[in-house]
Formats: sequence, structure tokens, C-alpha cells
Amino acid sequence: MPELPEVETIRIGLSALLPGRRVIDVAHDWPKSFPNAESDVQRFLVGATITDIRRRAKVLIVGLDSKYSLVIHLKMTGQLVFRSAAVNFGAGHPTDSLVGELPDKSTRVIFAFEDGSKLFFNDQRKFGWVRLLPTIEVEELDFFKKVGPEPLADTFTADDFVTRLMCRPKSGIKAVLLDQTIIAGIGNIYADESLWAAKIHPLTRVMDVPKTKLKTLYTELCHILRLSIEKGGFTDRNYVNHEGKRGSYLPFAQVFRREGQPCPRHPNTTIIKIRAAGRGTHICPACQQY
DNA sequence: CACTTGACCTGTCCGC
DNA sequence: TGCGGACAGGTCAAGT
Repeated sequence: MPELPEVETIRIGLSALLPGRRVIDVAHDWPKSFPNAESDVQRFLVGATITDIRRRAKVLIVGLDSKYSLVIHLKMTGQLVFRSAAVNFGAGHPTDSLVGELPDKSTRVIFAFEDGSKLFFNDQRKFGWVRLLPTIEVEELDFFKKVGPEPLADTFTADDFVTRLMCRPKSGIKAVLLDQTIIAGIGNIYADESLWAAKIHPLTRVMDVPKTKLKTLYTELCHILRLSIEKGGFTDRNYVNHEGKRGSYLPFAQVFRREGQPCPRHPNTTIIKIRAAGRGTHICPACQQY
């Protein structure tokens, strides 16, 4: 469930905490969560110092001074929570954290640093993963070779957005928004929110949406993504930031998880939940006509 | 080529 | 209270 704004929130938080820290130990209990050769871990991760943290689409890339990088995908329920030794085990345990003392039963990987602090990769459903790769091979991963442009990049325009969507003219527009090879970073929440904002039914074929409406969709999408980053991401049971805290975007969501409630634009119309592109999809039947 | 379904997993919630 | 099943929704692979 972490999408672009949630992953970006985690990147910003960890960027202030991790660079300069040296890894002294790594523990993991589920091979699919950490599918790396033990010899690589000992040679290129243990003893290495973190240099920087980047994001591409919904993926985090943690640079190391060993010419290797950690590539992390949180998928549905992944969390990256940083704890100093004092906070995790001391008397001043934060009561506003949704996550208790770590590790817990969803902890899959633990990175221990020289000063006693730790980074915990938790993942209830075990879909996420952490891969250790030579930095020069990261961009050669299939995912990175195929992934589409970043919607918030300075160089990306509304015209570019329309051109990208028109790669799939006959597909339903929600399926295209969710396709990471067309545009990077959009998931179920922000697809529903931006389609409502632009008054487009999610099953409409891309070619049947007027170009002006597609440009409106881009404007709304960027606005929503930026607002959510500002609010620290979506509020959800599974999503927490680097401190184990929730985001505060929920009050700004207009349709997502609001089935049965009135549409903000049409007080007499109830938001309904349908299926589109195989996902639960929230729409206002008055705003978003098929 | 477009689209759907299943797989990967665990936890929660709903109806009986 | 327990139990089966639907559901959550990111990505890839396989099937229609």
C-alpha cells in the first residue's frame, strides 16, 4: 500500500537519520524478504557506511560506500522503522508510535549500526524485499528498465503525461494509471483520488477521455501527490513512517475508503465501490459517468 | 494485444 | 466463541 507519497515520506525521514551510519550486523529470518548471498552480505554490507537514500517509483535505494546498494520494495505491508537504542529499549518509549518494541513478529530484517541504533524492515504479508546489489547493476534490474517517468519530475509535463497514457488508448484509464511502465508511483489510493478530482470514470478508455480532461487529471494528480507528501502520506493500519507513526492524509481523501458516505461535490449522491482493473475502486456515480 | 486470474502471504472482518 | 471465506492491493507470470 505504500505508494509514491508514502515511500517519499520514508525517504525524507531516513535521509536525515541513516547517512554516515556504519552497518555492523544484519539479521534476517525469511529468505524471500532478503534474498542475498551471505558472502556478499559479509563483504559489502557488514562494515559498509550508508551514503545516501534515493527513491524511484515505489522503490528505495540505499547507497553504501562499498559500491553496493540496498534496493527495497515495501509492496503492501512493508515498513522501515529506525530506532536508537535509547528509544527502543529505554524508559522513554514513544507512546505515539503504532509500533511497539522491535523486533516484533512481522520483523523480517534487522540492520544494526555501530552506535547501537537499528533499522527494522517489518512486513506482515512478506511481499516486500530487500536486495543487496552492486550499485551499477541497480538500474539494470528489469523493474527499473521498464518503469515509466516520475510524475513529479521537473522535466515532466502535462503533454508528456497525455502522450504516455495514449500508449494504451483502448485500456481503461485506471488500469493505465496503475501500470508502472506508463507512469511511476501511482497506486490504488491516488488513482481513485485523482480520477474523482478530474471527474473521470475509471473504466473509461483512455482514447475516449478528452485531452483537456487528461491534462486536468495530471494537474489534480500532481496536486494530490504533493499534498500527501506534505501530510506525511496516507493514514492506514499498515503504513507507518520511519518513526513508526501514521501519515495524516486521510482527512484529505475525498473518495478512497469512503463508500456509503456522501460525495463532497454531490451531497445527495453516495460514494460507491466497484471493481476496476481487479481492484476495489471508489467513485461518485454523479461526478464520474461512464 | 487487452484483460483477467492466480500466486505470493498474513491479519481482519463479516456472516452463520 | 469458532470457522470459513472474502478482502486488503503491488507486481509478476500465466491464461483467456
